[in-house]
Amino acid sequence: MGRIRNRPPGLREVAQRAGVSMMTVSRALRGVDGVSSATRARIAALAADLGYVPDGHARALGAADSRIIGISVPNLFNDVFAQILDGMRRTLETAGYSSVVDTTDYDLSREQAWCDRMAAWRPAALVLTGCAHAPALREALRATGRPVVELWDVSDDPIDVCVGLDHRAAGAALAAHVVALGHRRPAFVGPPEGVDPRADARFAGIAATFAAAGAGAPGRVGVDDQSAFGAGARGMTALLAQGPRHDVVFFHNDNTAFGGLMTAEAAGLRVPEDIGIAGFNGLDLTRVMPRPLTTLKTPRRQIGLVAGQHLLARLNGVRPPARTVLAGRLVPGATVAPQP
Amino acid sequence: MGRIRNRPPGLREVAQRAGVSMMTVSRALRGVDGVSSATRARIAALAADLGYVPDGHARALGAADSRIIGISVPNLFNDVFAQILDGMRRTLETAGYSSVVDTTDYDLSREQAWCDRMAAWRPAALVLTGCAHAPALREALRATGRPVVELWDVSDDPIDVCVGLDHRAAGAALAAHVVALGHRRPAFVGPPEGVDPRADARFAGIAATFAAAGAGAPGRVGVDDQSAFGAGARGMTALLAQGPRHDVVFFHNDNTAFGGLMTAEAAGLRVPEDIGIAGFNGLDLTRVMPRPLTTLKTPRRQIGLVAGQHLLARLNGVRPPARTVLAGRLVPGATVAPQP
DNA sequence: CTGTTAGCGCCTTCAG
DNA sequence: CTGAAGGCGCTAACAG
Repeated sequence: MGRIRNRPPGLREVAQRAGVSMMTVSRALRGVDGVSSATRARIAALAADLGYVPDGHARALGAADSRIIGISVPNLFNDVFAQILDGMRRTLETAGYSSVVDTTDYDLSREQAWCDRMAAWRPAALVLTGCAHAPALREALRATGRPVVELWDVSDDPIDVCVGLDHRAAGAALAAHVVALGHRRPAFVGPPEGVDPRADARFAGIAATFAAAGAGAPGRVGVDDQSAFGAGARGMTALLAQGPRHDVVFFHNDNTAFGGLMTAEAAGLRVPEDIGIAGFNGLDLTRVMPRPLTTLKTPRRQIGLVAGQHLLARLNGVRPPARTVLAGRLVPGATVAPQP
Repeated sequence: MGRIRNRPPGLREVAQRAGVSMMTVSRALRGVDGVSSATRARIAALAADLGYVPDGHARALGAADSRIIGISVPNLFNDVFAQILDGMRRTLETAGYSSVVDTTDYDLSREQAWCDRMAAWRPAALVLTGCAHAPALREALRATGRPVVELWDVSDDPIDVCVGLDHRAAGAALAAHVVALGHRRPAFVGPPEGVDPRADARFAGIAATFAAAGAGAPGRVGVDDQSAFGAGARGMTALLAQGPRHDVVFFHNDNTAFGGLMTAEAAGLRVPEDIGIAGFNGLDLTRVMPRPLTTLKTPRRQIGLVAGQHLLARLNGVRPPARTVLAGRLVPGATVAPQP
């Protein structure tokens, strides 16, 4: 009692008390075979009540394999990435991996800088958001041959493995619903072009669908703050200033759509009669709104789960499919109605 | 060109090419003095174009000091912790620390289990949410003498250092505003008692304030899902089923308050005329609502910043105040109005 | 200002 | 089934 900042017990201490070599303890505790079950049990008990915790750094050095996984997402101010992370992290944690998370704020150079710093931990794998990265980073990661999972978006030529949504198709599916309701004068509020490739892909899907219906391209309004409700409000204000040019507004996510909806109503417009509003993601918020938001529900949790499983498989030498596309689900809601 | 998965260059390689000893390189790169600025520059340039990245694990072993910080929060499904984290993480990252984040879902035994696993990384410091922890964990952490920051809540007897809000006082301040408007029949919707100590503290502050005004204790409705809008909706539904017993409902956060507000209005009640609604946190959402929510804005970002700075100071041997209380700010909003 | 020596705690490899 | 030797990449502590 009263150990005064003794360093934590190591393999050596456990070995001495057990009267065996360090190697036997190491093998016993790792579950490697080559230890009689009697000694194994004795050692396990001893280790437990000594409070032995293997040193991850020493292990990483010795085994050249670190049990650290680096995960990079744009931000956490939106349930989207929080939910993806949640689904994945539990899987990895259970398997004994710790994750170091970073947020890039949609800045590819920050993503790259982080990966460089991350290299210090010799991570077992890296998880990145999206399939667009600094070219140098792509090459470097591919060259290492380590597992890399790209999340949320998919591509035909992933660095290693990707799990996500086809955002262009999702945008198109949502737009098809709106087109079928008779709308032909769309607008789009989201991040400026070039900032968020997923938003751009959805925009492209929406535009193509309207074009196919003989309508013009959606007017696009760029707003800065990705996550904020206020950004949606500002976007709608900008649109309203243009006069009644549009009959439906697509927002790049539900939060901004909500902000836009509130602003439209505050300006005296009726939704969906005077103007339709569509969001994206199908967050919980959209269901408690007085009129449920017209949106497309994304399989965020499932993406996280599948990504976690594929990553584990990959770490265990099994090669998962290079490209896994999960489907979104249209939520018709009540903020876009048939045009008279 | 075409290096085939060569292991990354180490101190040795840099040293050989520079024609100096490993120690000189080590010192040069760490900015420790005892190296002429000429050699230092030469080494720095060489290291840079070799793409040398020091191995964090080896450093941790050699220096007995890991540059990893463990951070535990209840969840990320709510801007609250995401914003606190954001404020803190940048500070730490800039100083060269990597953070390993965990979510506990308000389960103290999970928090403890995570800390145990975390011990494998010999973290330089630990950051926990709140001041309530498994007793064994408290003792263990105190015994190590390592920096520990408790966030979001404060206590008179922190493990080491705490930075947060006085939740009881915050609840009382919000309630005082509501009492001043003439309300005397409050209800409270939040997690069941015992789940979230901060929610309990706010409830206590609200109850005490109403008691001082001669009113009875608020009826309390427990809802399970901490973050969801739907939880607030269910809470309000439960209250409505009790009949018109209350003239104001306090929700434990803005998200649930929003869900409750929508439900009340859907049930034909006018807010604030028929019933008042108060939230907590002052998230962005509350400002775009048709009537801004009556709430109390919490200094989340500031908590993160200050916590990060105090933590860095502590790591550098400076001892910050053991208890830093940051103030919230009442946002009167428009969902609680004077009683006639 | 620079180099040498001796580990940090564990794992891989090779002997018994 | 068990043990001994050597090294992972780096940094303290001590020489010069």
